Amino acid sequence: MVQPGAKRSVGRPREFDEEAALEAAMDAFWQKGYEATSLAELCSCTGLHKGSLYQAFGDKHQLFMRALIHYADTEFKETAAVAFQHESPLESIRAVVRTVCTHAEEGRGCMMINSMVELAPHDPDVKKAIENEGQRRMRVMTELLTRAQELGEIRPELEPDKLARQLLIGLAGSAAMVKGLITTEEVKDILEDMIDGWT
Amino acid sequence: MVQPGAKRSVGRPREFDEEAALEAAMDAFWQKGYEATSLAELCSCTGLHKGSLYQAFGDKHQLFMRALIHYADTEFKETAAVAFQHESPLESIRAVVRTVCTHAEEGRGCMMINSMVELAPHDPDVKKAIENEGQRRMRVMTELLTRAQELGEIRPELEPDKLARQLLIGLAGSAAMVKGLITTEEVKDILEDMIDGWT
DNA sequence: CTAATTTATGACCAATTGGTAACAAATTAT
DNA sequence: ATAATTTGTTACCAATTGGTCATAAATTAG
Repeated sequence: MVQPGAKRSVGRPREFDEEAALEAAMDAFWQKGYEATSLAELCSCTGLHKGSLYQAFGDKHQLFMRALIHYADTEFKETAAVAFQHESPLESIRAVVRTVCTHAEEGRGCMMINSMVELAPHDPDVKKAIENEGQRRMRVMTELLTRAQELGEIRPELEPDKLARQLLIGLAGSAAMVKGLITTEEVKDILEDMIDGWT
Repeated sequence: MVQPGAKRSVGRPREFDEEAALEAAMDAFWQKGYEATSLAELCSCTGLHKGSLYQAFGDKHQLFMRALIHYADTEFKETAAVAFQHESPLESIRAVVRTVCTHAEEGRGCMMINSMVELAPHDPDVKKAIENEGQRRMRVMTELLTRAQELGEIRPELEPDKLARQLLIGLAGSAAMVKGLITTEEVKDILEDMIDGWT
């Protein structure tokens, strides 16, 4: 899996790894947000000059969108990796929650939530990207919860899609809280308590 | 209650209402966040000139802190007003939740949560203000939940302080979600469901 | 009336912002 | 070798940023 479409075209070859640069930019945006991350910082963390950045990714906003989507995809893959590897669907849900909380480290939170809070009301592109991701997560959660209920791991009178909404709101709240109020470990415990209440 | 400390001192008198200006600034910060709100915007929404702003409130950061604390106090008073006016503590909790959700209108969210996400990791003043507010809310919620449990409105095996944490995280998540993913009415329903699960 | 004091106004400032253009360097195609 | 093309680098740009200062206006104290 080395350079699938390694189209070596005419012209001077790139001296940097596009994905590495994208990830560096993503880290910067993740930590400081869109407005507070200047082009100068983007240059210093990627190691690129302005010109190269613009040529490779377009303007600041386009770069941000690529970073945001890269973040969403990366996290979704990480999540999906643990979402179906347990016998018990409820245990898978717990694993997903732990994974998401771990990914949302103290002080950084979740880049999707950060971006939603900072930009969604004023930035249609960000809003749409987040809506897409929200639906994707909602589907996974609802599916897991439904299967858990079918196996009797969750009380039958509860409704999976309502629980899924509660869970997503809980995860969003956790992502916000770890930016200042409580630790990653604490939010894990709190969400665990919440899930325990459903059994 | 008209001008308690109406100290009319020497010098040219103020031509603007300090609290009105503070509230205008608060609205701007609430809607767009700290970084994205420029001094120029602050001037146009308060109707003041830079010089007056600086003389009255200090620099941008000091003005923001006053706006943030004003927001916290205002919302806390609104919340406290509905927190003890019901016979049933559980109904009071529902009323508090509805009030908080209503205050966090679509697109604006909650200024405390917005500020926590944008600034808490990098701004000690903001972090401390939010910690104080978090503790204050935690106390009220725990007290209400404890009384609700004593009256049998909440299952006895649940722990009020854990429920309070879940509720605060739920409120934080709601404040984030209304910025892009779901409506105020929806988050009210979801939190209502969550509370219903405790009875 | 004059002095002292406070406020309102607008000019001014250095630094930073996101973004562009010109040019040199490195590669492929012919 | 030369032309075409793409990338790296630097210099440059207008606009905006947060913040200050000098001055005029309005008030009270004496």
